[in-house]
This record gives sequence, structure tokens and C-alpha cells, in this order.
Amino acid sequence: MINSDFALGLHSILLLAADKDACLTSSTLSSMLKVHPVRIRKVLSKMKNAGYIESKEGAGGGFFISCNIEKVTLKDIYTLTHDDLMKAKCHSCCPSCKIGVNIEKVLDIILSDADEKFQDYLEDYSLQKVLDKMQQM
Amino acid sequence: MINSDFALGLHSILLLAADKDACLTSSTLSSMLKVHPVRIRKVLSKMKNAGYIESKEGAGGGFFISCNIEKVTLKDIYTLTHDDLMKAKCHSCCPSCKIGVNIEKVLDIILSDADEKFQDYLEDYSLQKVLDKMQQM
DNA sequence: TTAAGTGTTACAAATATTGTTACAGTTAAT
DNA sequence: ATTAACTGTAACAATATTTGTAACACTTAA
Repeated sequence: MINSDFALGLHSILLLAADKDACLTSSTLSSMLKVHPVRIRKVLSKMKNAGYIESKEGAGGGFFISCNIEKVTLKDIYTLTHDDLMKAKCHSCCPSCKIGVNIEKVLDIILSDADEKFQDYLEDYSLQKVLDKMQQM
Repeated sequence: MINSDFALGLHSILLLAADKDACLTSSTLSSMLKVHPVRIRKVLSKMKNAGYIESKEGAGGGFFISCNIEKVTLKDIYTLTHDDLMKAKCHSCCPSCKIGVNIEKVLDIILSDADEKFQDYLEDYSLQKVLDKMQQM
């Protein structure tokens, strides 16, 4: 589900979204977020591929927002960064365990549905809405 | 959020719930779930403290269900086992970053709310309902 | 009295995450 | 055209987290 890439990516894109004309380097973001520049570039490359931001190489380059921040939501960021819900974490059961035969399927269905509710909620929050909410505090 | 303790704990308690008279040892569960007995005892001790199962020490001992499996839900299991949503994972921002001042608070609020929706869904699934759903497959 | 359990702690091993180094490619400025 | 400041990416190192192990006190049934 939510992992640290989500937090990092969201934090970064909010920084870019806060000033549409800003072009921040991974190095600048790095010192703001206390995370290594290479990792920032990795996470931001996903945002770039999704078209939410753009990057400019070379001197004076960096990252800047390139989407409608009223339309891009936390769900979109989640989609880019989330882990599979439990795929790797669900224990396989031996064949002798009758329950185990179906438990993975059933949990997969239930948890996927629950995750959908989670995402539905995230979808209500555009980047703009998050920025607004921060202003109000 | 959901971690492997959830999967492990849930799987274990479903095995116990499937047969009310069964008394399974951590060793038995261990070989079924391919997880070390000590870890199973650790996770099950939480379920025990919550009153969902009981344990019997000594020879012939083990774990057995002790709750109304129509009433205990996936949300209850989640509550016992989940990690904090992002507490440790959210990046603190330096003071110079105006956004960072509030971002943690705002994300905390939004994500807590989203998590609530997730839990609301889990609450619909009693252990009995999960077992029933497995039968139907 | 012994064998088979739980409960719990301290520690080891394995795995996953994050940081680091290195370098090719791009761009702006001189 | 050269240089300095960037991105993009891969391979590897360091760190943190998770999981497994060993040890042992305590409990219970046979």
C-alpha cells in the first residue's frame, strides 16, 4: 500500500505545485526533504512519465509542474507509487490445510475492495485541494 | 497499514475459527504457515490479549478460538496488527520549506480519514463471513 | 518425573530500503 | 568549443527492518 515513495513523491510534487513557475533541482529538493538526490530523481521520473511534471536537463535545469493541479489527485500519486497490497506478504499455506487453498483468493478479493474504498477517498483530494487545506491551517 | 502480521494473524485465527474444538500448537501452525513458531506465538499473544483466542500451556496445550466469530471482524484483526500509517515514513521538511510546516499535519488528517474508509470496509467482514466466502469458492 | 507445550528475551540472519558512486547525455553560459 | 550544472540510470554499499533462532523459565498432562 502506501510506502515512503508515496510520501516523497507527493511532498515533491506539492513543492512544485505550490509555485507553477518554480524549477527545482533534485539537489534542492534533496536538501529540503533530506533524501538523496538520486532517489528523488527516481521517484520524480515516475511522475514525469505520467505527465504530471516535466524535467529539464542541463545547466539551469530541474523539475517543474506540468499538469492541472485541480485534476491530479492523491489517488493518481498513489497509483504511481503504491506497492501491491499483500502479494508478497501473504503466507502460502500447505496443501493439507483446507483453508489455505482459498484463503489467498478470498483475502485478495476483500483487501482489493477495501483498497478501492481507500483510493476512492484519495481521489477526492486534488493537489490544489491539499494546498488549500494547508493554507487554512 | 497492513503488514505481514495481519496476514499471519488472520490466517492463524481463521484456522482456529474453522474448527471451534481444535487446539493447535504454534508448531503445528508453523508447519502449515511456514513461519517460525516463536513468531506465531508473538502474533497470537496479541489475539489472546484481545480475547479472541485462548492458549493452554503445557503438554496437550495450544491455541483455540474463544470469541464469537460472527462478531469479530477483519477490522479487529487489523487494529491489533497494523502499523502506523506513515508516522515513521513521512519526511520531515526543513523550516525554510513553507509547505513542509503543514504538510505532515494535512497528510496525517487525509490519510487517517482514508484509512477509516478502509477499516469501515473491513468491519463488514466477520471471521464467519470470511469462512463462508471461502466455502463458496 | 518427564515430555510437550506457552511466554519472553536477546541475538543472528536474511531481506528490503535507502544512500552512494560513477558515468553518459543534455543544456546554458561564457 | 569548453565548462559547469543539470538529468537518467545502473551497479553497488550501507543501513534499517523483518524474520528466524536459541535459550530458558514456567505450566500441564500423562
